Amino acid sequence: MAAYRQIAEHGFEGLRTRDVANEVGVNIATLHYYFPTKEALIAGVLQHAMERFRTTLEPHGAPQTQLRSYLRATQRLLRDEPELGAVMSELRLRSVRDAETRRILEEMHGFWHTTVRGLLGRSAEAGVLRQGVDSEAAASLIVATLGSLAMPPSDTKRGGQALRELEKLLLEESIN
Amino acid sequence: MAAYRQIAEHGFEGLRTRDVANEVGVNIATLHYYFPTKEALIAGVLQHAMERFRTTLEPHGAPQTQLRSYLRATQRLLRDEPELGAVMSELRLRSVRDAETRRILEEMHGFWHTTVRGLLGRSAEAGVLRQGVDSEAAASLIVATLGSLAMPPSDTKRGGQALRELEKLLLEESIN
Amino acid sequence: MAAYRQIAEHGFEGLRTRDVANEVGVNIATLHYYFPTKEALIAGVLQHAMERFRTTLEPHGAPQTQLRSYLRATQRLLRDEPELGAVMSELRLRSVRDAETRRILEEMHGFWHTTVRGLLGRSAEAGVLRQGVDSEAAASLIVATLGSLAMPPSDTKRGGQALRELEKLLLEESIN
Amino acid sequence: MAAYRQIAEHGFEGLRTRDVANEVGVNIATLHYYFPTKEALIAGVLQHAMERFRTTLEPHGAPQTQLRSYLRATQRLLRDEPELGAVMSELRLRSVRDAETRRILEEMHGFWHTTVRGLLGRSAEAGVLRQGVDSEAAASLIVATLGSLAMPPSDTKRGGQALRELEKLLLEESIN
DNA sequence: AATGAATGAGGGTTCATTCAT
DNA sequence: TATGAATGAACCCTCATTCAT
Repeated sequence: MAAYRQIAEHGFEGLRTRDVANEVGVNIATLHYYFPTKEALIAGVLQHAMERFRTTLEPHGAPQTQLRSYLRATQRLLRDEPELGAVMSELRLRSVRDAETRRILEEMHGFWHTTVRGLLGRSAEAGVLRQGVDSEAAASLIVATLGSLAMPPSDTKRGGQALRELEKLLLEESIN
Repeated sequence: MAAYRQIAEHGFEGLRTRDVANEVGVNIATLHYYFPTKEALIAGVLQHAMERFRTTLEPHGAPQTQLRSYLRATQRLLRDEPELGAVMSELRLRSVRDAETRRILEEMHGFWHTTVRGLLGRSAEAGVLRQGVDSEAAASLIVATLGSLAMPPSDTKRGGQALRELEKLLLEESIN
Repeated sequence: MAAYRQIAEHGFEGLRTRDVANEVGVNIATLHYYFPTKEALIAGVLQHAMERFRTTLEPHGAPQTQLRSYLRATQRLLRDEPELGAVMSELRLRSVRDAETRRILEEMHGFWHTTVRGLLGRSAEAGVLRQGVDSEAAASLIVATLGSLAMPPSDTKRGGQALRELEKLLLEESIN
Repeated sequence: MAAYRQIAEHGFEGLRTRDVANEVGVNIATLHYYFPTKEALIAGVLQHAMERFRTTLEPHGAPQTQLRSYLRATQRLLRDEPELGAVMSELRLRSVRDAETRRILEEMHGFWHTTVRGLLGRSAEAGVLRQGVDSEAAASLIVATLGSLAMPPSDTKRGGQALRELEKLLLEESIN
């Protein structure tokens, strides 16, 4: 459903079923025929957005290559489809109040985290990871940064973890 | 105006002037007397939120100490006042559509970036920064990560910069 | 058409062609194929309801026996088919606004009244009717009471007639 | 609230908040200011209708006089305010599906029944009631007939009681 | 004879805003 | 300053009906 452009353009706050129907060129009632409720429409948008991210993973090559290409692909995706970033922001925000959205978004984050951690772990075994880097923490950092590219709302725990790792990476002394 | 709790709780989408007036205990008409329009009310909220961040900078001590305490203070602020993070998310999102909000937010981000870059530069001069770290890029990374704590709707350019730096930090080979 | 159960259950106010179609297990379009309009569907229901009442008359035996069995049969019908009573209420109410419904209902009432009056008259001739009872007025009373079983929206004229007869029956002095 | 004329004219099925507002000459939003919901509006109508019936009781004079004047007053009320009868029908019908409406209507019927039975009882003591009339059953008959003047939906038990009493009154032989 | 898809015309309700007091 | 009352503009959703297949 390409009518998620409306969300990218006006946000959930400005999402009007009438406008969506108009953009698609059908009657509102027709829209309701496919999405009985506004909630259902949003669910459709959510599905569509998630779908876009499933394309960024290429499961072949050395782990560091995979990791790099994964990050790059995501970056490219968000650059080429700016709507996607906008929609993700909206969804993230919505997730604060809507349990179902939150569930799906967290599921995706979990998947990202696991994947990245795995790649980092295998990179370490291959000896290409900087000494002393904790793949758990680093994965958090990466996912957080990835998140900062495409959207918001703060997971305080992992965020803190990421911040500390950041310091450690940048500043030589690490009394902490 | 403590009626920005409403935004923290229900978001801009759920912001109802009536509810704000009720929470304060006055008539809607009275609220409109002070904030002639909903836009004006939101502007008030924006001001209030910005105010909260001005407290995190302590301009004394070694640069690396300042940097660290800055990051920690921000982190603490967001932990202790979760509403602030929520409101920031909403504002960030709103900034996509609203020029004035965007202006103020970008102004703040610029200020953060400049400040952090300065501290990193002076850290480098003091020889406490890891070899080869570019203070410009690193500042971007930090601000982005900071942003990911208080949630943002993607700044693609700076975000990309940050991602590249990230790789460089983590993976020894950096053919890029 | 057994889909007049919907009316018994939800009333005309709650009658939805879609629900009727669903209950029958066909598509709405199919329903419209048989009943081009909602009005037509209701007409069908009206026919069906009228049909049910035609069974209560048994034209043999002494007049008082016939009368009694007539009243009893009607009572039994309404007891055994509560839906019928419900639908009758709805129809009665509808008749206030809809001329065709009113015509059919009044036709039925007229038929009842004539029948009952005839039976009463022949009862009087047979000397089994209480002295001074006017078969016209009494017929009204009976039909009204019968109506109160299957519920009506007031026929002021006949109703008044019935009430006066009632007083006369109950109170000995009848100065009126 | 005289906007219950709409119900008298179009029934609950045809009750449109917009029409009511128009008839009163105010904006729909204004109507919603006083009656937050359509349900509330109907409740208001119910109250108003009940009010109209409280005027028919004159508590002085001999019981048979009171009874007679009571019946006459009700009859007159319904004749002079045909809207009232129409609204009562609608309410009666609505009571089948709506518990609150049912409660209030039954309360009123109970009150009528009690009152009439009391008057009949005292008439009997005064020796002005026809021999063998049971005030309980007669009260049922009267209330039912009263009901048939102003509205519908059949209380099968009391209705049956009334019917039997009817026969007894009209036909001398009462083998039953 | 039957159906999935589409539609127009509302219907109840909400909300920021205004006005008279 | 403060408020109760009023309003216009929308918004989501429903429903009988039609149309192409």
